[in-house]
Amino acid sequence: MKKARKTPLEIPATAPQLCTVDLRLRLLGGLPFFAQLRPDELSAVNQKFREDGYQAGEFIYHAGDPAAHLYVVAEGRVKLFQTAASGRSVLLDLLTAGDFFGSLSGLPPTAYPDTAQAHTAGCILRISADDFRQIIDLHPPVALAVLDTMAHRLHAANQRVFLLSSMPVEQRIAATLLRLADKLGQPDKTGLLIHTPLSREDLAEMTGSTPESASRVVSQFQKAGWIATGRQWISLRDLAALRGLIEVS
Amino acid sequence: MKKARKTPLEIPATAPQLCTVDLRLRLLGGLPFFAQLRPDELSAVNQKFREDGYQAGEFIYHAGDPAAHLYVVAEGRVKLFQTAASGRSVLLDLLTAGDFFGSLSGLPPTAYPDTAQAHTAGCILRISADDFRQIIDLHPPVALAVLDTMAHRLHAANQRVFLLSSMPVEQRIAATLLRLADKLGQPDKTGLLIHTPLSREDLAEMTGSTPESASRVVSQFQKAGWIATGRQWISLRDLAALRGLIEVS
DNA sequence: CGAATAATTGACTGAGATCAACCCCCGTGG
DNA sequence: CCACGGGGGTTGATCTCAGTCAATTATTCG
Repeated sequence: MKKARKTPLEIPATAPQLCTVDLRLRLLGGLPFFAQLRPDELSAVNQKFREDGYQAGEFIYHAGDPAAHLYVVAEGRVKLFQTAASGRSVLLDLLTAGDFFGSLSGLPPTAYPDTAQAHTAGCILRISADDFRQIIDLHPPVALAVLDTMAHRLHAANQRVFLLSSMPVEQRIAATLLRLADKLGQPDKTGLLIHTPLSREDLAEMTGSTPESASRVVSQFQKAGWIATGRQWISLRDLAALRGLIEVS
Repeated sequence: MKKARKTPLEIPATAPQLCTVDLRLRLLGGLPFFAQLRPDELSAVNQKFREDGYQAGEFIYHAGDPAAHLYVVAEGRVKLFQTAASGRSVLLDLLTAGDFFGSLSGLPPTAYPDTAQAHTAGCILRISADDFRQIIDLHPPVALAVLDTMAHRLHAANQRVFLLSSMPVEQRIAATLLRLADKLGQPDKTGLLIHTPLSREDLAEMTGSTPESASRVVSQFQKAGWIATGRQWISLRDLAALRGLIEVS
């Protein structure tokens, strides 16, 4: 049997990661909370940021470290997670370019509640928590925008509590895939393509389950023709079916 | 057998609920995010609020209603919850005097994601989302304080995701009781007293469990002498033991 | 005092975790 | 170029926690 090339990925080649100045300005200007700043203000804000490159798997900070910085993902993927004493860990969020994380609240003696790790190679901008608070102080619209983002995340977290409390694994995974697609998905010939390395274990840690269960559910979805998966991607082929699963409940 | 009076409650009598003007000003001034306002500013803010009395069980808003107001609990308890199509509901938060809820984020065409219900009789202050945004716009420190609160809540929600994902019912209930005590508990001869009507069903909805399981776990804790419960209260007698349960995991 | 509601307790069951074997893919070095 | 080794993925068998169903007892309220 002839083996067809079947990955839908277009640009497997990834250049060595470093933020270009151009990228920085475009990125910061594109953030919802700096969108309203004038160019000169934006440039002043830009001065306050430092940048760092990360290898896949590198830690950005650990739970318990003093919370001194606010970070913005410029390129790559970052995961936030928490680890139980039992060794089991829970993936709290998977961040992509434009997302911020780290210390927002800044009542001084604070520690990061979770651990941040580069999930792929990438580049991250960093600002001190104090500097960021000053920016907010100077620009009320920024505060409002940040508030909106926080409200949105709080809602997402509550949604997850809801899923974990009241739905079986199958539906939690469907919901998680839809959420990921919503965040990271790119339209494709046959569906929404999620281009990120996502192991069964990652999926399990996102849904409060185990790699084995995640594998079973994913296989089942594949057999039904709802999704297709490969080495660094998952494609959702039948959004309606997946949505149906979680609606009916 | 002589029946001793064994409730630790001091003030079982509750007066008919209506906010006194005095209460309003003390309350608003005491809120972390208005603490930094000058008296005249505070009084102006106070003008913007309206007050409503609620009976236990009354709904303040339903999930899906257009999100027009921000609320602050003045007196009594309010619960926020979400209901699944299956009928199962999840208690997202139990609020007490000084807590706010409702619409913060204000990108206009929004709906409340959850339902708010008076859990006890009480009094609630209300301000339009627009007015609140104006206050934030005028007073950056308020924005920072609100941000802190939001960050704190986001962390609490993530903590709950963590519990639901990685701990058995027994430990989730222990953790929930500790969290409640932290928020609502008053020191007592023999421990921390949580004075609130908390049915087994409420507890189940807070922990992603069932009334039966909640009952079993509570009995077990009682037999161990770690807690004591009664009509409108739960008292935590052995915080160390409860904490131990969740630490070791 | 009796009806209604909440809590408790027990027996049964099932979703999913765990344990374990196996396979498939991919990179590496002979 | 192929054999090897290893990590992730898959699949199956078993077991357990806790959800469900049901009966009983305790409480509250009219």
